[in-house]
Amino acid sequence: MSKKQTTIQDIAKKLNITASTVSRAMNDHPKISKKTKALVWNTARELNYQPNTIASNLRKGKGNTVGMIVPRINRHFFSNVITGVESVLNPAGYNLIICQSEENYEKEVENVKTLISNRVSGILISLSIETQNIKHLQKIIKSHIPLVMFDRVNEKLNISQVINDDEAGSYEMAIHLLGQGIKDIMWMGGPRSSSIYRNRYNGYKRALEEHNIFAEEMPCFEGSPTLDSALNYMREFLKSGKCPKAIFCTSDYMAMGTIQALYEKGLNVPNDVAVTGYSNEPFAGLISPKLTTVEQFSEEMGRATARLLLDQLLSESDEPVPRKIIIKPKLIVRETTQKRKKNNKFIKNKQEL
Amino acid sequence: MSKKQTTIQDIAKKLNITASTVSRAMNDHPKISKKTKALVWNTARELNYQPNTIASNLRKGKGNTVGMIVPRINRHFFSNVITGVESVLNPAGYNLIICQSEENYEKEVENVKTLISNRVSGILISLSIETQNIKHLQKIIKSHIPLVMFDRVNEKLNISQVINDDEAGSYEMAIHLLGQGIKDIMWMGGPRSSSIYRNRYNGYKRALEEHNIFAEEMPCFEGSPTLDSALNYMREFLKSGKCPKAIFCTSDYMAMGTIQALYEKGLNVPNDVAVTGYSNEPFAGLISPKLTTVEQFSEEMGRATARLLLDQLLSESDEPVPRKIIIKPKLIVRETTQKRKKNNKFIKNKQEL
DNA sequence: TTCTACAATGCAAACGTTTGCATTTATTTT
DNA sequence: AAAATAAATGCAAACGTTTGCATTGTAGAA
Repeated sequence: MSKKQTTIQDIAKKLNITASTVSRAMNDHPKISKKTKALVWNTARELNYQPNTIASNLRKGKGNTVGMIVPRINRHFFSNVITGVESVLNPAGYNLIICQSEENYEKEVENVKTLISNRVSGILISLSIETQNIKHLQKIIKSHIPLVMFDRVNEKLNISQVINDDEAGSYEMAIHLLGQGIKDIMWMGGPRSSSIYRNRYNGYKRALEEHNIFAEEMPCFEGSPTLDSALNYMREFLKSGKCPKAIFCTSDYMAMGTIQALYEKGLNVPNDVAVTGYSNEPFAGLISPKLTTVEQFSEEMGRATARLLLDQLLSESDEPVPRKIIIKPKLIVRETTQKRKKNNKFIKNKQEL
Repeated sequence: MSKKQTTIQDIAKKLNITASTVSRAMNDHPKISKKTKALVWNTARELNYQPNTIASNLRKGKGNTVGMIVPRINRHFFSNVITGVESVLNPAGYNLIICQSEENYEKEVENVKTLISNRVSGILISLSIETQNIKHLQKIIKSHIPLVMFDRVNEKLNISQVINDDEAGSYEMAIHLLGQGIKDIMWMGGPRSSSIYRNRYNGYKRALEEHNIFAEEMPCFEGSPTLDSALNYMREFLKSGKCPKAIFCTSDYMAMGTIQALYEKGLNVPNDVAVTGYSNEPFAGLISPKLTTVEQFSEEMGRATARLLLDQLLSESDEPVPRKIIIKPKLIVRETTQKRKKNNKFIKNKQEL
């Protein structure tokens, strides 16, 4: 009934043996007799013993938890990456401490500090939009904690990373639009200070240039990749009276805001304007018209990231070779980029993919 | 350059003082002189010292992490609860270890074991659908680890909990349908072995009974609360040729499946059949017709849960009074339950709520 | 000057494990 | 039966902190 948990000492005392023996018995050490092991295991159960991982880790000088820093956990993309990470890390005996930077640089630095203090065995990070300075990441490396970046990475840092081929995904999307005969494609993206939006812009630009169109001459909005941000901007923009034939949004939420603004102006999607998303949010295939977008295989990205970390955790070498995994995204053509023949109806088939 | 992290011992050695002094200096202990503190802090920075929280926790006999077990992290509802929890726990100095049971009882038991072994200061749990046996929860209590249940709780266990008033939310929804003059309302719900679905069913039943309708006589499906599960069932069901005037789904995903099946049969929503969801997923206001559903205030639930735990962590009493917080959900009437006059158009206004 | 008081620091044990080495006990070999 | 080997267990230190108590140093009071 005491407040304390039972320890191996308690078991030892009860059996008139030492803690060492109990410890070894619990770990199924070959030098301990079957009889003693059985005795130990039984009293362990009896006393409701739970090993103290903390103490064990301290003694062994290594832990079983890895830290993960993401901008926001309640984003479909990130929560899926997390699922992927856990699916690899848990079977390998690791726990995950998840931190949110909330797209805030200071908070990200704070998170790093916490994780180092908690002596996590490794850290997985996707940078906040704000992050430019990477002193905190270098601190991780200096502390000899294996570090893997994913999705939003810093290109100056030569460490393992898993990214989407955003350039390619975006290029394909632009080619798809150009293939529809559309020449003026507005850019509506997240801030290009972040690697992913920069790369998406580059893919878009490359596709246009191959058709002798200059991205710089297209209308362009760069801002927070949210529904409201897009909605507000487009409302203003459309007041000018002119409107491009397609709008390339770098997030499904921006696409939703854009479509809404277009609708308010009485414009039809896709017949008047084609609109694209990016990320394939769960709703993308459920709305009407269904949203053309890019699938990023977020769970697979999580698994790859975790595997890269695991490699480093297992190989005891202090200077692992940085590896870079690039995941190919997949263009998902739905309805918002294809002119309709007959009247568009609500949910025709089973959701694609 | 060595693999080891710097410790207070290193700092002590460098300054020719003891570890005790360094420890106290780092913790800003009043008995340490300003001069020494400054010295310690400087060399700490110099040597890139990061306190070892693990060792500290071991010595102090208490930690700064709390564990959280949820069925799935990549569900909008749960990831929002998590966000709420973190918004309360982080400022209070706690980290969160998140575990997923994946709706699997064995995995949940495993999770509990891990968290106890990691000597978390407290545990927050939402039970898996499968969970009936609660020995593992009793083990937590026996280990004197504060425990708070949320959303999917076990009613036999007299501990703190935060739940939605599912009965009321469901009741309101049913009343709303009945108010449309609809008398036959099919039930399409998750398994009633889980508290939330049981309560939702009870609310539905009560509303019907007030109108002298017996829930038992209504068509009814009980299964996995997913799109596919609903879709498959409804496809079969509709082959019978008859169809109720409304279908009460206990999840937005079930609603999506249901709507799809109805559409395949050429039935119109809401003109032929009204359909409801539950949870207000992000897509609920984005699809067309927009889905009538129930907002659960998941983030608020997370905050409340965390606060309840914090109460227990701070009050040192070993036998805290269990508290129960009930969060009132809110009915959000959109388009799937209101017959249209003119032709339904895509996204009329800014998204509600 | 001696005593008292307080400020600053040191000493050593403790938290619960793990582990190399030493020791005891049992078993086999000669 | 003695010696050599093998098997099982014990001893004690270590992991990096924290903390009650002891010790030292310094300044003010008597």
